Amino acid sequence: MGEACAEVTVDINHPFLDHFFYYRVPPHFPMPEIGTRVVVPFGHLIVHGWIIGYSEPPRGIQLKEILSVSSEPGLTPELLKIGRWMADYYVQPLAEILKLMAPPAKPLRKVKTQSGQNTLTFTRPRRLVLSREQVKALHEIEVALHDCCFKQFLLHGVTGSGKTEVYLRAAATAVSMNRQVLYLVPEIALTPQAEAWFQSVFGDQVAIWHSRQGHCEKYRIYEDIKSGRVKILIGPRSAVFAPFQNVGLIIIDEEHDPSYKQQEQPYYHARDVAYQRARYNRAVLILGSATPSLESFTHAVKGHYRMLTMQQRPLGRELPRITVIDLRSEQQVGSSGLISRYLREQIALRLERKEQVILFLNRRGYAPLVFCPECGYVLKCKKCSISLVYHQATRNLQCHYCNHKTPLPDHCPWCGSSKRLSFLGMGIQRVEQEIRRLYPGANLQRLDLDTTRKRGAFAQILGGFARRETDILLGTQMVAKGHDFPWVTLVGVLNADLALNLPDYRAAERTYQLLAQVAGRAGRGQLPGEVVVQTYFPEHYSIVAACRNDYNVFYKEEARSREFLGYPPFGDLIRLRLTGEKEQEVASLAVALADDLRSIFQNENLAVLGPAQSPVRRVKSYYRWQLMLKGDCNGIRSKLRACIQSYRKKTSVIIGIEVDPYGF
DNA sequence: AGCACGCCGACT
DNA sequence: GTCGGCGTGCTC
Repeated sequence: MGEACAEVTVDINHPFLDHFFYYRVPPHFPMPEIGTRVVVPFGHLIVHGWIIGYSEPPRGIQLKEILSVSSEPGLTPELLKIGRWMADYYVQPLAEILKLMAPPAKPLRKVKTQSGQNTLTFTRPRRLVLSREQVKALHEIEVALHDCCFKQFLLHGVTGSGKTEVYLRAAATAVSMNRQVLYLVPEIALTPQAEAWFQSVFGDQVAIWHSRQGHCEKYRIYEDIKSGRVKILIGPRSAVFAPFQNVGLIIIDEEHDPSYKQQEQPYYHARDVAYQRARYNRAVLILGSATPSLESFTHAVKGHYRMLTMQQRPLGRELPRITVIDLRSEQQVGSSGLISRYLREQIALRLERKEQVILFLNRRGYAPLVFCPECGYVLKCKKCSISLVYHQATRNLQCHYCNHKTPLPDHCPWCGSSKRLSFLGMGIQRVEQEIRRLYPGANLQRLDLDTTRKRGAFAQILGGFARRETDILLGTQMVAKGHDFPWVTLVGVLNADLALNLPDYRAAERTYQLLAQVAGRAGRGQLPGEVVVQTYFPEHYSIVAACRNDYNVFYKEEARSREFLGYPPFGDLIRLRLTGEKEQEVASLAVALADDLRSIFQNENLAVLGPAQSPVRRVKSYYRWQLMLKGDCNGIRSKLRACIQSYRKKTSVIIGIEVDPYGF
């Protein structure tokens, strides 16, 4: 005589509410579908929740009734299923995951539609004749699309080999089969140019989907998707949850880019989610990159993904020549600090010829270290264990962790000396100053987080460069991403080692990717390109391989070391981070937790590493300790979740779980 | 999250 | 004797 009742997850972000509650559907209600948004009484509260299933409740609990079905749109069974997978795989509360997926709520008032805010035109000559490699890649993708089976491709194409053209034509095939296309890019800033490419083929069937859109605009697009008007959706990581019902093709451009990994809870990776969506929908997934992630390339090598390779630039265009400058020989560096004599001459040459230059330095601010010349005291953030960075434009000191800003003091805060504080090291603003001094006639534009904070500034700076109003573009890693400037004939990498020395097992991979990507910006037009790479470590394999433009050499070396160390993709990694105000409390809890986990997992193929202080030990006044699980993490997740839950119950220390962590 | 219940100090 | 401190514990 049991009766199926609704399983409801409530919209409260609390680790102990990480399970569903049973509710009766009132007799006069039509049975709501799974995925429906509902309003329920919860304790003394009235909260929103999701119906995630129906089942017979155990005896002995007094059930309450669902109050009403919410006006907010629900989730498709597909997204709910993927949400359950995510909650399990990433060891996160389901409610936290479903929040990411929630379609926009219907706006109260109807707002007039705005369109055509695309101020810049990204012209891109489409090549009517495909290269042999493009034809082959496209053919395989089209066959897979027509088969309507799940299939995954890694499109490994050197910069400038014409991946975009392959994407556009594959998308056309999918659309002709009346299926939807999802196109992911690493950053919101890259959506307008992708939109322009797709619009030139698909007109108003294209839309953009990202978290910074207003609710009204988003709801409009949501309706356009449901009505079938929008077939192609472009967006960053979060667009992987687009409310599509019939995806036939998912493309992840620049699939290696770390932006696809969410760096805060619930720490998901858009590539993993896209894989699940493609599989559910029997869709085709294309991962595209000139510098694939180790994960994807390894899958392709093992035959789990189909590898498509495009090694030639169409029209026989040459890859740029690469010159390595060893910064260890002092005469190279000279007086200017970070620009070698050779690079200086090459820049002058391009300016003379009215060609364009891109310079790359992956360090924000003016100087990364400020100290007192009297006592040697280094200025640090009050809330984080990290040095403050001097910013010239605002004349203040910034913490790049908590973003706290203070004016540059005129006395040493330690010894009180009134001697001027000294700057150590080169940030991009200091290089900017140096280049303006060296080339007073040149038009220089800086492209970094600080110059692009204003809305539209990113497109404006790149637009000016595309129109050749700017001679030199000096930027952080922003300049490395997917731009196409035919008049750039010189790319200078001012310090190739910066990414290499980060405490991250991905440091070498990151270095290779940045170098190869930024080098790919040179020589994209008729004129041949040159790249100058400055480094203190020219022997390092990721620098050697990037300079020879040889991904396979890099991969072989990197894969060998990862395999030896048991790091991804040859072993799984889960980081547990403990955060609290009292370091003693955090540390002793970390030790206890590590011991417990070691005994829980003693029969598993899994090592518990640590605990240890996090590389940045204190952030925003909170101390951080961490431990790592390394090995085979399949089948341990429910035990891990239960263990962490029991710890959360007895402490105020925050315990975060990060599956497949990035960074250190 | 929110708010009950619950067991020990200074107030009308 | 009561008001109230915020330490555990529960929410279908």
